[in-house]
Amino acid sequence: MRGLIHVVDDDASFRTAIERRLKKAGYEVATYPSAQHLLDCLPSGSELGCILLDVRIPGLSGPELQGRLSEIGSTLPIVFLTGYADVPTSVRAIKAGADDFLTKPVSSEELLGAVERALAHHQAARSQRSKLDVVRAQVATLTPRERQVFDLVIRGKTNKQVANVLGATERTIKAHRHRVMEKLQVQSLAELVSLAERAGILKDLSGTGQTT
Amino acid sequence: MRGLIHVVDDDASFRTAIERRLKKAGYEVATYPSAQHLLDCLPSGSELGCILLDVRIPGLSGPELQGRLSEIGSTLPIVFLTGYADVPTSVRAIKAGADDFLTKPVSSEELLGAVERALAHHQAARSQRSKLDVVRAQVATLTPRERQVFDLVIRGKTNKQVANVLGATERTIKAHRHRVMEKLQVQSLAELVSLAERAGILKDLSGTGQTT
DNA sequence: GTCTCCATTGTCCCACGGGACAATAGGAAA
DNA sequence: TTTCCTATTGTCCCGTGGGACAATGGAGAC
Repeated sequence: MRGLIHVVDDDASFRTAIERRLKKAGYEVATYPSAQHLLDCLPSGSELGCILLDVRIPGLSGPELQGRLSEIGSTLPIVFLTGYADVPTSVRAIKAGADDFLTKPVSSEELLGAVERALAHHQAARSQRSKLDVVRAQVATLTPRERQVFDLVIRGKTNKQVANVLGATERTIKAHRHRVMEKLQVQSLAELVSLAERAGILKDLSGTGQTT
Repeated sequence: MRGLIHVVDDDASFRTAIERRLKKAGYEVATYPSAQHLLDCLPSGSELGCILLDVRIPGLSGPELQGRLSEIGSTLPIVFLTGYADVPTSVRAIKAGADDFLTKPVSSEELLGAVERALAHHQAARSQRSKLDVVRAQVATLTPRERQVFDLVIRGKTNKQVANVLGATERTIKAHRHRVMEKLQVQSLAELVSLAERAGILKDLSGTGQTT
């Protein structure tokens, strides 16, 4: 799998060595002498890749960078690679979502295996997210009124019930509902509900029963 | 949070010491000198609890027990507690789903904090699972034919379409559909689809469009 | 001041979902 | 053998969803 590997390490000779090994394996590589350099240069974020991160680096530490990236919504998987490893640090890193935690010196087998797994994870997460984004974008095109109708319809309300709740005529709801189906490109109520369920709308339904 | 803590350690004096500390904190405790003893005695599995597990123990090792438990579908969270800790082992354990990885000697604060978190996780997972189980059980009461109808209906097929696919009259499908709604205790198609989506049915829909 | 978008409502008509009431037939269990 | 469950199909009728065709009024954009 091709991909851009971001290497963060303060040891210039180590960076060069790792870069050489990765490039030899067919990866693109970007190196950074500190966490701040990566934060400053971090380009797209949407491109397939992963971060190879040392723990002890001047300025922001590895785990601190991990937290920062998580805050700003980065989805680049992180593989720690450090010589100063202790159990609590590694456990915290993994629990915080790091993809792997390797120790120097690292065999090429270990390194490339971890990178490959991280890229695979990133790939899977990206495709998952892009599907969601498409749906969310469509939902975002709904007008406020349409969105209200949408919310009630996917909970099993009939046009009549929606009309009562929103204080409008059944005919009006029918019109909104029609536009909703159109904008979200679905042909049936079942599809509409599926879509809503997958987009994370419809978190919890308790009293959905219709009082027919 | 109350709960039953399963302590697995080959060191009898350590077991007793941990047991005392846990009981003092209000937990029920069961101790086992080996992984096999826990596997033999493991009672319900549905009761709220967690496992405190040493890594190096005679017979099955801690990680091996973790794998075994995972295979047999145990959902008890595992907190490792060991004196012989190394980074790779701890990383593997956490990635394999362990809740935490502590090192001896352990402070009461660390120990109780980890146990409490593990119990909270177990609690959350249990309630999540029990909801799913209810739904799955209901779906399991469907007859094969009803299940076929169910599968098609939640994908947005009309009675007519279902009838064509299954080679039956529209009226027949209507009857099956009625019983499906009855058995799954839903009043609307929307609820039926929601239920299916949450039960993990409806994994992937590609061509759901109706060819009306 | 038009133009566009949003919200609103109407009528006519048809297809689809669903309840009521009823019945036949085969297979499995008691 | 009798009984229960499952699968099957029918008719009648109504409520609801949805397409076609049409129109009004307000708000913000150009």
